[in-house]
Amino acid sequence: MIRGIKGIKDITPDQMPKWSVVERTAHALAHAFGFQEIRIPVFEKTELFVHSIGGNTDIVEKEMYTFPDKDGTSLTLRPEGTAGVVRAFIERGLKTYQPSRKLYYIGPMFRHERPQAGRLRQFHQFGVEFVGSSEASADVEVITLLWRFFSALELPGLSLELNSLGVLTDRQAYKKDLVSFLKTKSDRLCENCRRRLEANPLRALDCKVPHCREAMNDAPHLTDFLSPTSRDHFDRVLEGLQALAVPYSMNPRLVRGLDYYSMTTFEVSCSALGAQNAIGAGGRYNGLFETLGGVPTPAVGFAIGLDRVIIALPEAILPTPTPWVFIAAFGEKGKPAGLSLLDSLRSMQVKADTDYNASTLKTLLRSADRLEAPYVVIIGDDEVTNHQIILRNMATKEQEFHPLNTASSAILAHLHIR
RNA sequence: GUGGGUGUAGCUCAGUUGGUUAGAGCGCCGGAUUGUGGUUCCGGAGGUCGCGGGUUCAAUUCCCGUCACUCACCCCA
Repeated sequence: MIRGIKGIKDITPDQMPKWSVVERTAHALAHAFGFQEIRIPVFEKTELFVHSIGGNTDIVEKEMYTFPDKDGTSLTLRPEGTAGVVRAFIERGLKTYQPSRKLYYIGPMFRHERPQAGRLRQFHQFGVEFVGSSEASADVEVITLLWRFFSALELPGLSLELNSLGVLTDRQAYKKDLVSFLKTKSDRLCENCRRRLEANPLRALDCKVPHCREAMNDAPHLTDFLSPTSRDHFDRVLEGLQALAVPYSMNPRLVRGLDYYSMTTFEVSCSALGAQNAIGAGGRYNGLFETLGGVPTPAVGFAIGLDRVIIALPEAILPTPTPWVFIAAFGEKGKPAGLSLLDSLRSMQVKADTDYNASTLKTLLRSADRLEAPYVVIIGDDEVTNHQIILRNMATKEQEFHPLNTASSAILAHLHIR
């Protein structure tokens, strides 16, 4: 047997109702907020991700699916969506159409990680990018959309955390202070954090090792190092969220794992999930366009892990299935009559189906039962001779007769009454 | 990449303190007369006990390795 690839799952038909609800909600809300859909390729030149995400991040260092093209150029399956959107934006000159542009995407991303509950090698994200505005209102809008999406899906146990990373000079000042603080605690830090001290001291802030967290308790806060303009921007974001009643809490330790973030960052976690409980996150990335060779353009966005949303999605949110009819046609005359009724119902956009492997009334009804058909049309030779069909309600066992020539419209009316 | 748990029928799992034909529930197939499903009753099919090696008179059971699944670390959405 040839198996699928580790960490890559099929979304089977029984799971599709959940995915449909989630994707419909994403499209509807994004449109309501004025975002337009963009579809970008699932693979790009490797350098795009190296330059945007950052060469010393875990994603780039050990998680990318990278392979050579026939001519030797290094290609990579996208590990996230922002890089591709920004690349398309710059390359296609999307900026020339409007002063600001709001885009969203839905699709698979790829990261070679060890699979775990809520973590797959092919996973799906819904993300938005608000490009061309440095106003705090843009941050507020993006965060609000993020929150409204989860609210619409009635996910339990959510919390939204915010932080500001400031601009580069803010972070540099902070880093100095943090490093000297960490050095005083270095004997109490885990090995990992001691290594981070050199490479990426900010990451030590959200270390999960308990004694490390404790040592970090009185660490300096990045928000205390914000320049007046950074501080002012962040305050406006908070005010804006309060005005729209989006509940949040401050987390001075919230750090993003991608290099392109600056200023506002945020993360939504869901207690209904396991260890991988970050369900949506994002932030501002004012420097990324320049990094990728575009004109400096402010932007803010988020990405939501849809596979995690599906795990946390309550059953109650699923719509009740639309009523339909099973056609139980048998006998020399009944079968062709049933097939033509099947076709006319379908051409009226009424869901109708049958079982070609069943040929007696008994087996047909059993199939109907297994398919959970709410209604069955019984049509055998006797019915054809009498120019009628039997419409059976499977739950109540009630049966009524309808003329054969007007059967499809009678059935249509019947289904709609429900 | 590191660690833990698990691998027995299509599914969920029991079991063999090492010993003849390895079990249950659910599902599946057939039957309980003629054109009425789900319930009930009766019968039936289906397993190289993940794979390879070792110990042993004997291994599905013990040991080693390996692979797969899974959870956690790490990281992230």
